[in-house]
Amino acid sequence: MRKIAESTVRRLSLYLRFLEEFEEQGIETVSSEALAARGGTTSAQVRKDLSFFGSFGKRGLGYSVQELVQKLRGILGLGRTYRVAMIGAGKIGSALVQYRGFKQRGFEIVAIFDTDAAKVGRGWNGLTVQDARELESALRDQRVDIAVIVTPADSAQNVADRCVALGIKAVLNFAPVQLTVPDDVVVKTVNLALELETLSYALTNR
Amino acid sequence: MRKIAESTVRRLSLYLRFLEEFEEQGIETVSSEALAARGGTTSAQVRKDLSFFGSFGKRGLGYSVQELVQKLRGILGLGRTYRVAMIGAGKIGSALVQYRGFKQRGFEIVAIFDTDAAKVGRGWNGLTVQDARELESALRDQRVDIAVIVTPADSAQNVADRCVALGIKAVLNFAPVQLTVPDDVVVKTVNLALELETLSYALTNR
DNA sequence: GGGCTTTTGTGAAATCTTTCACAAATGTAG
DNA sequence: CTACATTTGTGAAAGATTTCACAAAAGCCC
Ligand SMILES: NC(=O)c1ccc[n+]([C@@H]2O[C@H](COP(=O)([O-])OP(=O)(O)OC[C@H]3O[C@@H](n4cnc5c(N)ncnc54)[C@H](O)[C@@H]3O)[C@@H](O)[C@H]2O)c1
Ligand SMILES: NC(=O)c1ccc[n+]([C@@H]2O[C@H](COP(=O)([O-])OP(=O)(O)OC[C@H]3O[C@@H](n4cnc5c(N)ncnc54)[C@H](O)[C@@H]3O)[C@@H](O)[C@H]2O)c1
Repeated sequence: MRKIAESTVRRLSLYLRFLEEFEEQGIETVSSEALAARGGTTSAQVRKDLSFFGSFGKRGLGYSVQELVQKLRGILGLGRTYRVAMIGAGKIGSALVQYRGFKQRGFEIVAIFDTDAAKVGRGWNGLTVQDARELESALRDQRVDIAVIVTPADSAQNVADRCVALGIKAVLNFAPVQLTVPDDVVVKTVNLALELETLSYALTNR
Repeated sequence: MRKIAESTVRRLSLYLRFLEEFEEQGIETVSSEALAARGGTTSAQVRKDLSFFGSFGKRGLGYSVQELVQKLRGILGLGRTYRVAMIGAGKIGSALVQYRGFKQRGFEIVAIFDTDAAKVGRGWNGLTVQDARELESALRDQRVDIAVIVTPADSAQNVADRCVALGIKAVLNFAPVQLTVPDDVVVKTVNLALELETLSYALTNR
């Protein structure tokens, strides 16, 4: 498949969310113009984004909301459930484990790990926090698609290495470090400091 | 000032973090090559990014770590403390309020608001959760530079509108909605679903 | 001081992304 | 069935960002 820009993928994900809203409201067709208005972009952008994957609309009419939802789910790989391991049972890990939006969108947390003896064995939202030393043995038995790293910054790379060794190909990282992984593993880092500093820059240079 | 790309600002923020590491390690000068290697980019990119703001290096030698840290702090507007209001005292709000990295980098939480009577009045990390109805009166008395919105999605726009009315010019939003604000207000949205779906796309299309 | 090495700063080129603009469909109304 | 109004899909143009490549600066050594 032709290389698709990350910005395009992010917009597709946004479009999907808007289309789901439209679907709930009983709207059956939508034009690129309407979709663009909802998402703060342009109709040409919407059409171009979609055109990388096929032609899903009807000229003169627009797109069938239901059909486009299906197509986008397919393109984004959302026709299935992803099994997620949470590594680190701290403050952020706790918020994420309790977050319903996760499962709602097909990402199911199936295991939680921590090194802290005080946390291991505790029940968390129906799951038991496991000792991080058991990461390898536990994940040999059950498939995990995505690892979420919410450990302190100084253990994040080590945790990532172990996940890679276990064959995990996708990592969502909250530790404020730049992780090094092989080319076939994809990492997304959510770096709060970076977001805040972008705001700081914007506030300063106006 | 000439328009600077957001990608450039984000990289400057990353460079700053790496430079601070170098500083701690007692490294005094660094070349664009070394900085690039640390951050997964290229030396030309580093030099170009910096060149938008001036010339900070010495040919043949590289950059003084200490001096570049100062310059970047200045460029990013980090020579001061920002006063932050947390709106929503739920799971994510709780994690953020307890997060030390926030204050460490100059972002000080000075107020927390919630609508839930069970939470109002409780002490949170040295602050008292205030009734969200008091947002206007409370923030008229004390300056707030940045609002962090961690309320459910369906109240996020309303909260944003109230913040805008109070003159707040920067918002960090965790609710999975696209906020509408005037041009002179800057919003950064951290959308977990989007990040996960980017991973899903990457896992699917390989 | 002159030659050598290193590394910056920056125009120009290459690449990537967005916007434009219009022919081709498609439905609708008369 | 024809004319008309819409709206898609897409090359081409415009704009933005990254990479290239090299002259100029600066330290070092003899
Ligand atoms: N709390 C926030 O709001 C916030 C915001 C942005 C980023 N972060 C980052 O997210 C990460 C976690 O933050 P937190 O506030 O939840 O910290 P925390 O200290 O509350 O939690 C970290 C947890 O990881 C566990 N841990 C340590 N090493 C481990 C290992 N090798 N394997 C498994 N578990 C391990 C600790 O026992 C602890 O329970 C940090 O890197 C932090 O910088 C946090
Ligand atoms: N928990 C997570 O891991 C997570 C991850 C990503 C995004 N989010 C998003 O962050 C937001 C908060 O999530 P959460 O898990 O903390 O939810 P939560 O329900 O734990 O907390 C939300 C809090 O906001 C309060 N609130 C409601 N309306 C308010 C108003 N108008 N003003 C002030 N406070 C108000 C509620 O009383 C509650 O205490 C949601 O939009 C959620 O989708 C959460």
